[in-house]
Amino acid sequence: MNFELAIERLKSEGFKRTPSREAILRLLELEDRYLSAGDVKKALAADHPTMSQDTVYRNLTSFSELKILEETELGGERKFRMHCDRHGHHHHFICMDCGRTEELDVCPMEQVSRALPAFVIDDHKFEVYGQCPDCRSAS
Amino acid sequence: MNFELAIERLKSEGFKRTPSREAILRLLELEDRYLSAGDVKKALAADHPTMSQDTVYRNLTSFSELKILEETELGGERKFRMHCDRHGHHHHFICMDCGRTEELDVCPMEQVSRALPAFVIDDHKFEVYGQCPDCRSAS
DNA sequence: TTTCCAATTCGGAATGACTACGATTTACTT
DNA sequence: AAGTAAATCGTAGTCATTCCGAATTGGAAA
Ligand SMILES: [Mn+2]
Ligand SMILES: [Mn+2]
Ligand SMILES: [Zn+2]
Ligand SMILES: [Zn+2]
Repeated sequence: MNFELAIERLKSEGFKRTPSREAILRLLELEDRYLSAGDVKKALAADHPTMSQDTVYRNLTSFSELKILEETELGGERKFRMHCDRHGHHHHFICMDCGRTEELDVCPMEQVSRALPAFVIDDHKFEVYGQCPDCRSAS
Repeated sequence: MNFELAIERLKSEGFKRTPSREAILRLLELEDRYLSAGDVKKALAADHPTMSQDTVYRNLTSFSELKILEETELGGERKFRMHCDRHGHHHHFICMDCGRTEELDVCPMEQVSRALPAFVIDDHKFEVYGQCPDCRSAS
């Protein structure tokens, strides 16, 4: 998802356009990987030194609820990235060195649903962790 | 894994047999589901009112490193359960109401490895969340 | 353009999970 | 029974996240 589309979704949902929100969304569009709230705050410190952590957390949470961002939990921290719009449902390989992701189209949920007919299935998480080719050759 | 086997593994790794460790392992054997450190501390408060949280966390971490326990991160909390010994590698359905788990033999990692030949794959997480049949009929 | 107000932000305090640490106790060896 | 390293205790510290009241502001309405 790009910045303009995210701003449109905000407006259509009745959210105001603010400098904080613009800065957070531009950063996430640029970085294209999972960032923590702390990462975001640090990256914006130069241009927005007074942006409070409350603002960062509140907006990241709102964006996640609006499906503007994807969210995961990694190493005891919430992490956010721009929601990928290239395909439909998919999962990620995540590089533990640089945070870059690679999209995975494989998802085993059809088999799981068949194996658990009496269960209500609400959600699932499938993530693969390791080292991307760039970080591999650099190390 | 049962209590006796866990105690054996502790002894063979040079860990001492203490009342704290016995109590934690007995509880986890009995509960047979994911518990947080706080859950463990509360459940043992009656019989072991002075057990410190340091003791709970340190032992849960040790047990996890020794593969006596399985560990996951759920809702911002580390959770632990007795390591299942019925099969080899597998994943879990987790009931978000009662915490009970159902083992899943499906794992898509062979496909992922084939799809990402240039990546180093160190780990992966696959979990399915929902409501088990008991909680479904109770709600 | 000016007014207005709910939404947003700010700054800082509170929370909760987790870790660190020195002092004390204890399990196991000899 | 003595000795010692391991384990525990109690408490304080850390860090991510949430909460809250006061001040600001985006955008609609006048
Ligand atoms: Mn993606
Ligand atoms: Mn299992
Ligand atoms: Zn999936
Ligand atoms: Zn697997």
